[in-house]
Amino acid sequence: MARKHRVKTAELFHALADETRLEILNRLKDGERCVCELTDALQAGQSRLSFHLKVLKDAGLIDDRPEGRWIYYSINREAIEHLAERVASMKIMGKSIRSALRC
Amino acid sequence: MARKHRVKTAELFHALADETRLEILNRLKDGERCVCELTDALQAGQSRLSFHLKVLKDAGLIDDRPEGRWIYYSINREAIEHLAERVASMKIMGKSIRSALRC
DNA sequence: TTGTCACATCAAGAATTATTGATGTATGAT
DNA sequence: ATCATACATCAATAATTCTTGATGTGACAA
Repeated sequence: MARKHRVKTAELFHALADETRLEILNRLKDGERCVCELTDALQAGQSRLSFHLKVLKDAGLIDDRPEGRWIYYSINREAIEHLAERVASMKIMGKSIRSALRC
Repeated sequence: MARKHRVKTAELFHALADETRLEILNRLKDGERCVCELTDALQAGQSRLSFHLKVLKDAGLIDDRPEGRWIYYSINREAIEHLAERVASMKIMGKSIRSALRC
């Protein structure tokens, strides 16, 4: 269980551990975008973008919305918020030790 | 400059994108530890631990303090806090667009 | 000095991840 | 029906990352 949590956390960070994907997220901060807009903006091939979008989507960091021929991607704010909390919690000392140190 | 920032951010996330390293950080939450304590706790070979500790240290997420034959590693709380803020900022919409949408 | 402990570093191979170009699928226009 | 567009997926290769065992280094003890 702690194990599963770690696997999921590692997957999330891995999705963020890539320049292309960070740039995608940066573009999506301004609102949803379709793949073709991102290929233009990032000067990247279509299959490459598709690959990275899939990594981000599998990690739950972005959502997609099909509309006609296009698929619009957008940031999943909840996932980001949740992750920020998870990061912040990494610096908090465990309760058991905290009370032990009080002696 | 935006480029350099992305590279550094990707490095940080990459350091966190590994189960072993997440477990190391989890152990360090309770206070500083030497490598031998971590090898015991994580059931991992010494060179493997050394490798992962270096990744974390190069990313600035942990600090080390030599003492005699031992080297004690500890979490760099500032780095974690800073990262949490950076993550949280990933969901914030750009000012220019925000005002445009107001029309 | 010699030996041992705690750790870093290196080199080789294994495993994973990313890129590219080709192909597949659904949508919509003619 | 035919064609073009927007995208996903696949297969092959390239690049990166991880693991392992061996070797190197400094601290301390005998």
